[in-house]
Amino acid sequence: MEKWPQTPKKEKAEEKRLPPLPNVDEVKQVVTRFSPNPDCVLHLGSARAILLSHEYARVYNGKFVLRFEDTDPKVKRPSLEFYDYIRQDLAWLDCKVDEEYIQSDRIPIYYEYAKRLIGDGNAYVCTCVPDEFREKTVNKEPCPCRDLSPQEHLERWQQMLDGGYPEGSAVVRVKTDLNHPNPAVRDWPALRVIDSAKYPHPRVGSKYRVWPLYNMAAGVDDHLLGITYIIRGKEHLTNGVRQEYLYRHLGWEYPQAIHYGRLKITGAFLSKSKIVEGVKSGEFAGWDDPRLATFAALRKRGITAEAIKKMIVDVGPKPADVTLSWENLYSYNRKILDPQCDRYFFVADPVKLTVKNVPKAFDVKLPLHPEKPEGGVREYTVTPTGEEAAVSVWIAKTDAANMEGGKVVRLMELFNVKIEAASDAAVQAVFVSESYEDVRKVRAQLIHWIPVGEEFPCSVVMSDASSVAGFAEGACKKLKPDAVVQFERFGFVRIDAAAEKLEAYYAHK
RNA sequence: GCUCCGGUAGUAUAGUCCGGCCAAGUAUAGUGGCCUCUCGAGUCACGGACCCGGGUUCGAAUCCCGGCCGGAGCACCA
Repeated sequence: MEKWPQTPKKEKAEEKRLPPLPNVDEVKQVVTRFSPNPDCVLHLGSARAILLSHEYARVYNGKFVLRFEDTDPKVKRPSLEFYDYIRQDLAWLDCKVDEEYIQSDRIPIYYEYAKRLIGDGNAYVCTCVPDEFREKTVNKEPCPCRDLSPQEHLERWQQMLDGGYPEGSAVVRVKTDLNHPNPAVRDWPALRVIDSAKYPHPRVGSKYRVWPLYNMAAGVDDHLLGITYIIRGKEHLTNGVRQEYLYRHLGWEYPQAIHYGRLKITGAFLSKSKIVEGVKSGEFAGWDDPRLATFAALRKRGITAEAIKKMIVDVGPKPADVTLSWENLYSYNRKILDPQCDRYFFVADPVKLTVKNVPKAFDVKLPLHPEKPEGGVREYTVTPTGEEAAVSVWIAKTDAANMEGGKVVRLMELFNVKIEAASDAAVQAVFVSESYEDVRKVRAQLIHWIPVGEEFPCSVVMSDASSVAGFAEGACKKLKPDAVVQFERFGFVRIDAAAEKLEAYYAHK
């Protein structure tokens, strides 16, 4: 150990890393898991769970497990479509799944442990009505079922499995300390009866009447699957306490748990029920409606998985709640997009600008990327026609609105013009000069343009789901879906479709 | 009500465990300059924070006590 390390000054641009996992030397291998209920698509609210779990597994050369927690066919009923959506989202996030499990395939395993717990007197079948049970435990008193013999409870258990108890009339409880200061942990419910004919499970149908609750299923699985680090939201804090009783009964050692705070993003609602409701009612166009913070929507808008990951790693696993702003995400994304995206002109709400007295034809070469001159160009020729030697180009309505007689503006990379007359419908101008230097010192406005005849219809869906119609330049005809480009002076967009016309989704400035 | 967890600039984060290098670093957002044939990027500068009150100490963002504020759990949900 160096007593006086020559601590160098902190490097400024140092990449932020995750804090080290506690007690890593005590485990053979780091195994983490992400365990969603497939009752909705994934959204930014799950990003911490996914990316932290996956990232820690990678950093320590461990394993990352995906486990579908689909043990509630009634209240939070899973739906078949979401299993695959979730797999796709993880793949998109570049989170490779080393092992996958589905709890609805593992019901007999939970039964086995339930039986063992009951037989050992560590769990019991409670037939009390919930209110009466609650009344007892709040006062630290056992319910009438608790002290019956294990033998009797085994018989009740068999009856539960055989259909002898209708839904709601019996529940298996794991024994805890009735004096535990937190009433919420006292003799928690582990398995319950669900009318499987009425509420068939989307995967296994009506095969099971008895379903494990979260703490039973997750608790058993975390041990059986060798999970060494549970990384989950702090709303699970008391579940950890509850599960420790289960582990003690079974002679297991509870994994290490890291509880992070809730992640929100300003203005976005990250409530699964609202998302599902809104999509089903048609309020949202789909799971990828740009107003949603689902991964599907972010992907559609050209937000990169890399940006999301970087942001989550920067935020880290601390237990404080965080409310991120979209600007923050955009900034991460912009850093990734800016160096790699080609530039094109997109004219929103086009207005025709006619320039007179153009002395000659101009061949223009517009670089695809300002910092990469070798990266290629878009080429256009503008040729004056008619007695007035006129050239017509499309410009954005917002630019046209800024024009007034006498004002000099530069059509980027083309030439300078002086405005003669401007209205919402058309702008008249006259050629002034070609050189950029001429107008640079007077700081003339630089505007983008598309030659009339070179336009390609394009609509951009904005982040509030509104749509902006306009023209993209002709070179955009060769763009393929999924390309992310920057429409200069407009923002980054992801091309969603490119056939008769271009359809794009707006990412951010 | 009971139990638990948090609180550093607009937002997020570093530092808190092991008090001094923190008159608090970084990112983003804001403002201004430079640069640039994008209102983009880059670059330089500026403004901006330790929830409050006591205590311990030569010294507290960091330790102790009290308070305030925020969040979560208290489901036969996950």
